[in-house]
Amino acid sequence: MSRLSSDFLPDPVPDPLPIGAAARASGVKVPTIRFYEEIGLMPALPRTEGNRRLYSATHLQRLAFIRHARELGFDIEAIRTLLTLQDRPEQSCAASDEIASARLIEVRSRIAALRALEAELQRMVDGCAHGHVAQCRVIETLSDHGQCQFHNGQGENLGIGRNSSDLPSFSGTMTQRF
Amino acid sequence: MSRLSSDFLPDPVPDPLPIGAAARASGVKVPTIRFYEEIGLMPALPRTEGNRRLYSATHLQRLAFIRHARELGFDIEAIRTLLTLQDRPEQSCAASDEIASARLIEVRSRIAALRALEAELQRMVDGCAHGHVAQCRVIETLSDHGQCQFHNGQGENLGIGRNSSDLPSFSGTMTQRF
DNA sequence: CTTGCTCCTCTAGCGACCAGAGCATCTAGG
DNA sequence: CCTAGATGCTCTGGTCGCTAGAGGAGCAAG
Repeated sequence: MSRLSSDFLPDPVPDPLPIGAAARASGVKVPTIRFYEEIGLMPALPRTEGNRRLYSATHLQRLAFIRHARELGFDIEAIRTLLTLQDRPEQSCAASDEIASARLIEVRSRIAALRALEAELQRMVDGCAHGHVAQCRVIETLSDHGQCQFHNGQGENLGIGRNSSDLPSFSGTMTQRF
Repeated sequence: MSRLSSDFLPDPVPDPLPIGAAARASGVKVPTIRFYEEIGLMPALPRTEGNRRLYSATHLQRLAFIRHARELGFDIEAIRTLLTLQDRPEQSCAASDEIASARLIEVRSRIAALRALEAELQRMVDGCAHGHVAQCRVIETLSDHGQCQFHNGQGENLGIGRNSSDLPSFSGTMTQRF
């Protein structure tokens, strides 16, 4: 017998899927699924005799959960917490509420920062006379080491970290930034 | 003579700085300055006899330019282009205009995406009854594999790449995300 | 001469994956 | 039964823009 569910007993689980089908079903790419297993977001999976992973409906739900959470910009650690909370439905949801609220605050300050960015970029582009570089507002603005909207001090702390990517991929073919 | 500018001749350059002082003056951190040299954003610098880098006013301007461009979210390749444009003031500024406009478009679609995010997070948090996890709107929303605002298909292409960090660091002590 | 600071190079790591090599396994058709 | 092609496996290394730390050398003041 080469399948997990016996051939004579009625299937207890409605057909576990191999990783490729699980990827198509969940919208999470194959290497990413394996990555989630590696870092422990997904459990160690049951395998076929040929060592291939099998994904049950429960696993697919978990993948969809992770995917949705990633789309909302939660980082892996937050998702780890949210998943353990999900597994214990009798607990208080204060923790998950806090995680979501924190993310909301993050997103809002990020929007505010981006709006300031937008304004300065707009000014740069509007001011460009489409002549040559010597009078270009874009280059001039960048060269100007006077103040601008955001880095009014010497860049002390805008509350902006280096690795903050707001919205993750799931975009498949896009590799270039944004 | 241990300094580049002679002691009897009048200084042709108003005192080049060592890297630490250059970092303080430009707001770019020491390892980051070295990194910029390594990747060719900064030129190979003149050194003292003791092999220490020396930064002239021109170098400091270049660092400030890079810093400001990074604050506006331009990536290294864009900055490389902008710098070569700056070095040739007689050229057309069409290229720099295009780079800035592209960035502006990026920022705007990013803001739009974040606003959708904000809305869904808000709904999640508002819906949380602060009871236990079983009825928690946060967990429920994440678990729900039906549609939400953004991933209405199966996450084909939101125009959102994986490595898109909008606003870089210069924040010094912050290492955690955002 | 020593202390303590700055500087040097080099290597490794972050987050959240993606790409590809080299091999094994499965499945459909002949 | 055999084979071709799709799919799976593990492992290594790359992405971006830095940051951290080791281990050593230079340098200015006391």
